[in-house]
Amino acid sequence: MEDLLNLFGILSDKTRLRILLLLRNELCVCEIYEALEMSQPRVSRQLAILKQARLIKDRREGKWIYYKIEENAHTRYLISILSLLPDWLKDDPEFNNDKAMLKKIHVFRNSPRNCECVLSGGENFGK
Amino acid sequence: MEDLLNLFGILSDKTRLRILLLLRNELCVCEIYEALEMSQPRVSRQLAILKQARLIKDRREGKWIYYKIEENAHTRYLISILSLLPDWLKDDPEFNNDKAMLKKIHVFRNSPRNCECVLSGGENFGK
DNA sequence: TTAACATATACACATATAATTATATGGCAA
DNA sequence: TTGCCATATAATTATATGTGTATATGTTAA
Repeated sequence: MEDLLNLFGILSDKTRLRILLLLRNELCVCEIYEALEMSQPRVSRQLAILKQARLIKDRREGKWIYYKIEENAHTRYLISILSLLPDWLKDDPEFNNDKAMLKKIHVFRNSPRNCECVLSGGENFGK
Repeated sequence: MEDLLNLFGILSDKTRLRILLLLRNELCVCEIYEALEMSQPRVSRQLAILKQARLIKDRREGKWIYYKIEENAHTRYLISILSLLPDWLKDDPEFNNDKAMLKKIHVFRNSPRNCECVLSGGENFGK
């Protein structure tokens, strides 16, 4: 039961929930905080919490660190619940905006591996 | 998304989760706090929170107040998630003990409507 | 109306947790 | 090695939340 309570605690924070909803695809940190329009430390801090809870795993590739949801017995409950949410949130403005932002970031960059922070530049990137 | 975050927050507290797992059947307050072996104010306080969140409703019958999970559009998510839990928790000692305690309470009493606190008496009631 | 019972609420305390700001770490390229 | 970039962490502050103890509310029966 403790695992389950911890999971619900994890999911009860908006920052973490929005991160997890994005992390069904592997993303680097800057993609996450730009899509969510949050500060880097804020996102990093919650990623650390998710990692310590063994819900996500990271992989370094040069300067970038990529995160994604871990798939194992321990994350079975997370994945089950998370799979329900896109339907429940299909009309939620924030959820849809996050997805749209991520898409724009990927379209703007030639490659998903080009991780320079496109939003800080600003001119060519409409919100 | 706010509703969902609130729901996860509700579910992240052990007292509330255990209450909700019992409340799929209508129960009065003393049945709940006896089954969970918790103080009456502790259970009442969490029931008040669940009620304010519009997840449960109460019904007075004489001196007793009965609670159960409300079934409406607003509790759709709660009910979906809650329906997964008996399977996930089927080997959880606390969950199984809560169910067993409730059963003993009902067996001990002639009628579920006889709500005198059977545990405070003690002699005839084995844990 | 008084006593007994079931439940709710207030207060005080302790604890947990999130955000911002500032700084540290670690990798890469010149 | 130096400087830059991506990310992580620490310190501080503010806020939220759960519990126990004590007390209040409301119902019934004598």
